[in-house]
Amino acid sequence: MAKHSLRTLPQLTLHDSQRRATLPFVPLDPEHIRVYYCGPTVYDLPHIGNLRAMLSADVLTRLLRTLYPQVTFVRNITDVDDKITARARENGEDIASLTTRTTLDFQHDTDAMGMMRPDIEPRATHHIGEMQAMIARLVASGHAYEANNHVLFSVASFADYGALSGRDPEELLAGARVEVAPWKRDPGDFVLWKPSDEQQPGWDSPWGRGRPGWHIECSAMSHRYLGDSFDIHGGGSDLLFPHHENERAQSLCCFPGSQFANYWLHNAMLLVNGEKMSKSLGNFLTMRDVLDRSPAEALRLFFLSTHYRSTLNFTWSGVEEAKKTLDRFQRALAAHDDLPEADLPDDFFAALCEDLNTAGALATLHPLAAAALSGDAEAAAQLRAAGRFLGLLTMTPDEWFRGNASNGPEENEIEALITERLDARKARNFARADEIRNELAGQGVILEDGPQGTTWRRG
RNA sequence: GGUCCGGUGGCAGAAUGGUGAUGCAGCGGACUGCAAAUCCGCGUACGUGGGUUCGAUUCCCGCCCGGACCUCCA
Repeated sequence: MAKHSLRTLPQLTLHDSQRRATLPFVPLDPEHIRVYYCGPTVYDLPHIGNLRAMLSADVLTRLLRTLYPQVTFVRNITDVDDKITARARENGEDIASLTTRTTLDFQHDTDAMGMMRPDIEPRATHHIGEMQAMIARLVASGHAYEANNHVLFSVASFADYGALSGRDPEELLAGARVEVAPWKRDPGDFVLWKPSDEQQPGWDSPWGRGRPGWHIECSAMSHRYLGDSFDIHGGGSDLLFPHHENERAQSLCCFPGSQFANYWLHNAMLLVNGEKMSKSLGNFLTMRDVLDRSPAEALRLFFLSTHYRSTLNFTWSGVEEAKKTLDRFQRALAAHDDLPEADLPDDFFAALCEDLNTAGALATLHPLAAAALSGDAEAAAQLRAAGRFLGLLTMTPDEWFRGNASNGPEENEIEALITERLDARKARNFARADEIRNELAGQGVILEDGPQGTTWRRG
């Protein structure tokens, strides 16, 4: 990956949800940056809402890797969850086969989107021992208690509870939508361990056969791979409360004196056609639904054209616009042969360093494209370097414009028709020439007559 | 009901206490047999009412609108 030259390295700023401010990023250890993101619960195909958090993490870690010598990026896979149990039952398959399949689906789709894999991708079910050890510590230190075969975290035992999400524990009761289990000491207490019946996945434990609560896995896995305190913890804004608040409470109580995550990053949610994505509204889109209709890079560019902390409204016209932008960028690259490697442009890199302002960074590419089209090879090289940094423009122009021939005419067919059309044009038989062009257009092939002859591309 | 986030031109979307990026679409022109692509030019915005200020889109308050979250299940 292209490195930015060190001469004008800008200060990276990040918006920290806990401090509610965009702040200079100060690493705990500049020699080794440690990042944790909450990954998917594997029970279905990943959808385009999932994609957003993955993409934020991808941009962040790419940027960190250019700024610091070592980055460890951990993103978990949640493979024990009651949604998984329920889905496996519906499907009539066993849990392991469901989670194995959907984990592979997730990896396949994120690979297709050009995401860099995390350095470590731990699974919850492989870390039950670490979770139990943490729970035991919390019980021993009085931060957790057993009740009705559950182990619950005692919110009252942690004075700072609510600081991350900005909630007052006293007010958590008001308006609560759910009935409070009678065995809780405090209505805000949450489950660390819960009993499993015969049908449910379970592990032996000091508290009986059971399974972990939702939040403990991330505390256990981040601790195992990143230690007591690490730099950045990220995820969707829907996880801020209760998930991240609870993770933080558990971890800080389990490891007194630690900081847990130093910066909390949360990406905003995704809408589809202006509405929340849901199966009942019929606007639920998996990554595959989109990738069937659009190049992965177009989806990627579309997502990157909105800041990660702003709500993103998915529309097909937005993806098509992104595709057109990439067409133009590729034309700009196609105007040059043998492009050299280039540094990332300063203004592009500076925008990314301002809390991952991908939209601002992308805006700097348009003047480069214009310059490249008018003959500036250095601009073309910079355009390509910047695009590739964001996982774009990874194909050659030829692959971009002429690849993906799954259901179009063959190349030799096209070439033959172009030759025939050339003869027709020479004979000034424009009716036949236009007929050929229209026929190909109907099959998704666009002809362009230029000074150097006729070229073609797939639309 | 509570907490938090946001409301920028037809659309998408940045920055910014003082000539308001960028892209798409649109319009006019060049080029072309006609297109496409490319190039040149043009237009339109800061939800609303107050306040602070010499000056606010940018800061503060109210209101309206949209969104997220408000926890063992979902």
